[in-house]
Amino acid sequence: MTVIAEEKPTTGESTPQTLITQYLSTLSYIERLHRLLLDVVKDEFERVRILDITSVQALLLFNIGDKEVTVGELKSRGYYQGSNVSYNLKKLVESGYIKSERCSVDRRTVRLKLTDEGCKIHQIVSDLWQRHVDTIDDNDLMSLGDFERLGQSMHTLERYWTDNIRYIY
Amino acid sequence: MTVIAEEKPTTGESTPQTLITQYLSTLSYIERLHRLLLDVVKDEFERVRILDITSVQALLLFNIGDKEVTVGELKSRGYYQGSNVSYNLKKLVESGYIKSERCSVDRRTVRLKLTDEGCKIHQIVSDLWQRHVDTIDDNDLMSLGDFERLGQSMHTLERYWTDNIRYIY
DNA sequence: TCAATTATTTCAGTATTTTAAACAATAATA
DNA sequence: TATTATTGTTTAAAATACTGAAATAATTGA
Repeated sequence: MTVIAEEKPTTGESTPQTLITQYLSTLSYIERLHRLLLDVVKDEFERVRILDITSVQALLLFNIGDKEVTVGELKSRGYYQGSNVSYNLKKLVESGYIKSERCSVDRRTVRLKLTDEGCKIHQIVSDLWQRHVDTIDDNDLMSLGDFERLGQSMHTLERYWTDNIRYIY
Repeated sequence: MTVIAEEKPTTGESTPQTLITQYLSTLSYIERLHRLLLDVVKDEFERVRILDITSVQALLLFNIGDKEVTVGELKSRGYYQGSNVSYNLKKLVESGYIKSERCSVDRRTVRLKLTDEGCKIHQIVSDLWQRHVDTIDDNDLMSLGDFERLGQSMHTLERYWTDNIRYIY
């Protein structure tokens, strides 16, 4: 009796696709995509000759948009990932992209809003993403369903990782 | 005659799922997952009381593994995303995690290898990922197919973004 | 009123990026 | 073969960015 091996499905060729190889590949993608995302934004601002802003700051301005938020919300809403918001905030206020004023109700909090210049930055980023989506759509690179599945998987990873970090901080 | 509106499909409730909302959501995930990935690694090394290494450095050591690479390859193979490899490299050599020696064939290049201590770091990270995969598998969080689709989507994004950065650098 | 909590800032130390220059080995060309 | 260009890497200084802890200040709740 001949046992038919099931272990090595011929997925085209190359390395066998296992959970671990796929997982490691995913981790690499996350690193590269993150870097690339910043590069794409940086590149766009060089293109339009705005040089007094970093990718991180531009994305922060984009995230704020037309909303009025407090410093704390920048972190809690995930608009800013770093540990010390004040640092980049100070720069953005100095460069005239954000205006801030103490809240009259709770005088501990500071309310932040984009200036007109800040809105311009927001618009540049917004247009960039819209162009991307248009191209992706026109060329059938990814469908809505693809994005939904992508979102689901990333959500799963996010939750798993969050749960696995010890609560020592 | 009553026109039945088709614009707002009731996807459960919440915001309508369009390409642009999905795209923006994807960008946010990439930022958060990247940060979380570094946190997960950092957390693990705090857990095992190794404090002289950063997440970025640990991932670099993990990427090198048992391979022998040159400095340039660290960048070209995507093992290190930062701009100045020498900087972190110097640290890792100083901390005794990497040993380097001139290549005898092309004497310009330097061949890098993990020391025994470096291999320990590699193993810690390797074990961490294996535990993750085991949990993900045991709890049916994601299937091989999920990972394959995830990889495909991320690959599409990577290529699109790479192509869209001007070749000015 | 006092302690606890929350929101934000400041600061010192550390890390990273950038830029430019230097250097040494190799490859290409005349 | 001499020369030039290219490649791989290092160094060093300055500019910029980030981190964690402590400080400040307003608010809340007992």
